[in-house]
Amino acid sequence: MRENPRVTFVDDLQWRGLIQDSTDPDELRKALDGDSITFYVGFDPTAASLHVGHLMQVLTARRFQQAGHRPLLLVGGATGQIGDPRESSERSLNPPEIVEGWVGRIREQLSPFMSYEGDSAATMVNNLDWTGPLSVIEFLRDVGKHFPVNKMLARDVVRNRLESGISFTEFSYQLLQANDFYQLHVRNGCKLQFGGSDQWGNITAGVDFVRRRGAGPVHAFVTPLVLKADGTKFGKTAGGAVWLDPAMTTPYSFYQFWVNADDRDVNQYLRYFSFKSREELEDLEKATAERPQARLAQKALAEEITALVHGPEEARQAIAASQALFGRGSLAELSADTLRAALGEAGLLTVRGELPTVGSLLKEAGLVASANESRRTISEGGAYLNNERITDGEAVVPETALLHGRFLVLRKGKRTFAGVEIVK
RNA sequence: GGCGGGUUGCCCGAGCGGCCAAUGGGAGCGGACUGUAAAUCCGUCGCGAAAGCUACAGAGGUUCGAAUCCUCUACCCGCCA
Repeated sequence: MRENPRVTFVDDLQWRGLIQDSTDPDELRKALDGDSITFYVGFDPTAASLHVGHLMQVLTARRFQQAGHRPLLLVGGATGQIGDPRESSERSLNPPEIVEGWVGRIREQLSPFMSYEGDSAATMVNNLDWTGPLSVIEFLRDVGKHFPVNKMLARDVVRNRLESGISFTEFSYQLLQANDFYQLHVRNGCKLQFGGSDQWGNITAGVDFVRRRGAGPVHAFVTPLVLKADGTKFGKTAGGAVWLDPAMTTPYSFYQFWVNADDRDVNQYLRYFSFKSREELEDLEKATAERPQARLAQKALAEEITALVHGPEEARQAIAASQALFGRGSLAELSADTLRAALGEAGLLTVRGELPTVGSLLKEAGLVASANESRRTISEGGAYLNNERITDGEAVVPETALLHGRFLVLRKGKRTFAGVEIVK
């Protein structure tokens, strides 16, 4: 499996820090380092796209498949209509048709990460298939009877919600997910479920449920919550979540998200997300410690994950765009093609007719939210046209500023770019 | 069911009827320093070129003038039962 035959799959998972909690560790090890087993990981359709936070599960599933295990990827057409209770407050229900649409998009999104060939071919499943036809009587007798309410009330999330309130709908969520595990065990021979650490309660409920119904044994583990050294939430930027859908987060922004990883976090991210070997990763860690300014680890991480999510060609373009925009070379030296590609990645605004004022361009290109902000940014010295600081927002862009006769590179602050193409 | 308190800008939170677009903190944004980092320091932070406009849960009212007073509505939170 690896260069060193004594290092097993589970050893690698542990070294990467992917196993935060698990059912009986010895049994888990026996199951995973032995023959191929079938496992499942679930995603609830709560939005039109998955985001980088989900990548932990997606890529772990991929890792499992590469180690010879058989993935069942569940997209929760049923659970997505119910809502896993959050600490904060009750979720609002999404219309079934919307959820159904999201199921389709997420299935499509997941599909390229897996292989559908050979012994460990992946299968997509939807819990609506068995939850939809379930009658209330069956549900209460066959599922509900195995759940002591006193235990359910003891769960952290539920306990926190007891004061603020929780609907019966969300309270029941756990039963559906537990039943999923049982169904997949019976139907597909599923022996393992994993998920994010916030799923530990739901997952162990499933393990118990399988046992109570006289089946099993089954195993489970959870991956840790991805943390950031600065205490902010992983996967969120000023612009919101970092989505996997290229229409919602451009590949360029996606690449930039990873390349901007904090030094203190990047090594752990590589362990979590990268498919490079332990040896390669340790070399990168060393290089980062010695020459942090080269940011080799960040670049390696960003390139690999962008290629994995958006494909090698998109990754190449994101890198080229980043180099062009952040490079030390003069913009005038860039070829028209490179420039167009780079600006296309960063966001390109097309303007027809007369040359506008620089101040208004900032707003139109989406770099600032209002004319006030545009003026403010300029007076703070934070606005640049073709890498030269803008001092007068009222000035009309001079003809001579056009690169290759048509392009302008706008920048706000150090790293927010937008392109403008002037069409006369 | 009875009594009392609360609802302020992205978040927390101050706010004598005029000097309040509203103190302060956080987040955000920009600058300096750097490595497209962290930490730190400085600045900025409703919309509008401006006149001005829109804002302090919602709707009415009192007043020359209200976030600040009154009435009703909605939601939240305590105490009694």
